[in-house]
Amino acid sequence: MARYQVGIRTETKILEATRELLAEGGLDAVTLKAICDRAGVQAGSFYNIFTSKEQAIMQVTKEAIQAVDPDPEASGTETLDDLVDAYIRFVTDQSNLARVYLQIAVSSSSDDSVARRFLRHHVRRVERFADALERETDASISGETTEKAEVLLGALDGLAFRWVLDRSFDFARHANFAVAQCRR
Amino acid sequence: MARYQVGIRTETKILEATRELLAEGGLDAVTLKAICDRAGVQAGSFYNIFTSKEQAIMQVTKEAIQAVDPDPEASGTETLDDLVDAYIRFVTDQSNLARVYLQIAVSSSSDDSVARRFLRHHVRRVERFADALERETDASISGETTEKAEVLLGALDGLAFRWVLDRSFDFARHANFAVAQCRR
DNA sequence: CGACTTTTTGAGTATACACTCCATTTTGGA
DNA sequence: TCCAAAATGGAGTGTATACTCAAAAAGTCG
Repeated sequence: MARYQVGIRTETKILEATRELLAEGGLDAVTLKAICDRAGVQAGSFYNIFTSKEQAIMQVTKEAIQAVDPDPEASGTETLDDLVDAYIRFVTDQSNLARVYLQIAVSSSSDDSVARRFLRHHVRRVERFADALERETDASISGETTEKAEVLLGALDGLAFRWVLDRSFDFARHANFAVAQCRR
Repeated sequence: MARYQVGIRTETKILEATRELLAEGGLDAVTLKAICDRAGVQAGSFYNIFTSKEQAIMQVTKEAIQAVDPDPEASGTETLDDLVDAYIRFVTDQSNLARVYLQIAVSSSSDDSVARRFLRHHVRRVERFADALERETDASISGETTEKAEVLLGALDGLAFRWVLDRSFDFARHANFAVAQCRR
């Protein structure tokens, strides 16, 4: 049978609560009790919808990953600046989600499937960056372009990492500097 | 009064066990039981020496941080390649400790003192890299050099991050590529 | 040896956690 | 209006965790 409206609303409330908790306190803050309290729901209701806590977290995490690469439609036409700006905006505007993004990626030792998801996402990202680079320089596809893209993305991630430690760090300026250096 | 030898040996065994567990399975693998089992010691002995589990972990973590920047004596004379090679060796040879290094840095939201320690460490590292860069180019100290060093270190951290996700990633090659690009 | 101190033991405590169960209530289509 | 399916409440389960404590053992030194 089709799901009832009230169940769908509950699912939404739970996902919202999970998203907020992740953003506020990272993975450790996301306990079942915390989720249920914030969503105004009991454990039984949670497990009527999700099979595990992990499932809810994964669902929210997927959003975070997708948020890093917005507008997948534009893939193939966007400039390098578009891509970098999108990442800068993700880090500065959705700062806590950005921390979750890094946190989950690093602590993925416990769950290989998460690591694999991140890796796939990263590879796609490198491709988009490499494409944009080639379009810019009118050069032919070469191994060096991919390498350049890999290093640029590494720098962006590393600088985001730096920014998590110290929010007064000027992420945007350094990110743009990295791009300029990449172009040389 | 002076400590008995046996107590000092126990402390060493506990720290060794903690170090091994951190390296093998990351933060999650370091439970009190795991530490005590491996060290061949009971919980009471642990708490006779350390006031908390965190204290033992912190002590080991300090070592990991220091291992990233070897030979602090040479500070002021080493080349950029020396510094980068040291980091490459740290990541590839002490791979699991490298993961802990990243893991702790990102999850330091729960403990500000850890974040501050990492930040201080990072700032010192940037200075050493910037110094080496200046010595290389015979240029005067400028803001751009610091910025370059910050981006290069970001790239190295980001590539290490990448390597944690996929150990078949050629970290050394990309790290050297990043340095080459930095020199241009 | 004998007095004193340090260390060790290991059962025990308190707590937090993810998850289950099922009687009860609510929903929405026929 | 009826009723089967869906959703809910909330007490309960099992397990893992960090940490404690008092008594016993072992080390140190005159």
